[in-house]
Amino acid sequence: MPTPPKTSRDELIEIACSIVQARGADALTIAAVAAEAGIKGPSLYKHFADRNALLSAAATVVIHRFVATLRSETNGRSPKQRLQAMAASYRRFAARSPHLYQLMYKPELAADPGIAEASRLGVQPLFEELHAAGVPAKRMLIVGRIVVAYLHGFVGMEAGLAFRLGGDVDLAFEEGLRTILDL
Amino acid sequence: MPTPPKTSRDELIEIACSIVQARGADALTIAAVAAEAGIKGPSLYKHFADRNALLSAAATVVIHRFVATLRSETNGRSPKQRLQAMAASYRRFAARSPHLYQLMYKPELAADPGIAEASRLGVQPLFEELHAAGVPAKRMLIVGRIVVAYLHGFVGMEAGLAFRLGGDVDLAFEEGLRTILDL
DNA sequence: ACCTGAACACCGTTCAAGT
DNA sequence: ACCTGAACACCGTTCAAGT
Repeated sequence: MPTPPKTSRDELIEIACSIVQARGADALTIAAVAAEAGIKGPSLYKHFADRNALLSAAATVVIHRFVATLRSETNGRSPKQRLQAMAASYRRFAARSPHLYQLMYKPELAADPGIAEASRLGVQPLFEELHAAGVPAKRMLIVGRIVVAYLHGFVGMEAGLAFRLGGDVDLAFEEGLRTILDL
Repeated sequence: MPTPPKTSRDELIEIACSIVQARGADALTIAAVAAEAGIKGPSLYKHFADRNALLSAAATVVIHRFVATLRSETNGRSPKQRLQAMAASYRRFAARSPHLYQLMYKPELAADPGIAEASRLGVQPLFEELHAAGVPAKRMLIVGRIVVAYLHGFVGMEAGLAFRLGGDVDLAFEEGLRTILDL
């Protein structure tokens, strides 16, 4: 005798995202997610294989939204201005939603095919802007990696409470970016 | 009636380091550490306030060893060669001991005073080499931040299984570093 | 087809009791 | 002074049973 579903896979993912955003991945417990969906813990396993599968699904959604935000905020007259706007958007997202940012880069989730696919897709906007800025195809991978490393490292240091020796952190960000984009 | 101690604070820290190195911070359970020290879980609380205190103590030790490794491997004829050697040493440490590297930058440990102090001390070698390479004092903080962000970001991307689109990752690392050091 | 209660092994942590 | 056993609340996960 079928019983009507009290929740859905999508709703559970949405709940997972909101918990991670508000309180971090460690706060995402099966019981907490289930409670917010109006079900009991064990029922969640009808929708996801385990906690990690739910976390991966949430991370995949977050990556797509992050990339959409990046795209929508990449504005500017010149290619370089657009790249700077994209970098600022990247840093802003990490500053506003540090837990969501960390979720996307969780090492134990990197093997998930959905995340790998989303990541591959997510680099495209950067490649397009670098192309518009005159970076030749054969140098794209190298330059892209350098830019991504710099952005990821900078926001990572900020999230980890490094950079607390005073001084103008914004200025350092801008100057480092400018140097790298002069490649 | 005093009983002779079966272990010591230092031994527990050492055990914690070896567990994290081999299996990551998640594998560091109170029971696992205690078992390896020949005591029971609850006894560990005579030496550390809680799991986080043990983790912080281990991270502090790791930072000091990391910086010592960096210093010992910073060799080269010219200042720029020495900086490149230091960067290579940084990347090598993270590649060989990814779990220890991640431990040093765990966000929830950043507030620990021992870690903050060790980090402040740990940046000194970089500052010295940048000074030798001609970076003026007023630009030291900016340049240092850019270099650290780049190094941290690059090894972070490598640890997170990013950079799997093929191509020469070593070359990208070298080229990015060269660009930044031309500041 | 989906949900639940009960159960299991495993966490971190506390505390009274042992020596 | 340090260690232990027992206990607690809380994890993720499994499974037989309910509808």
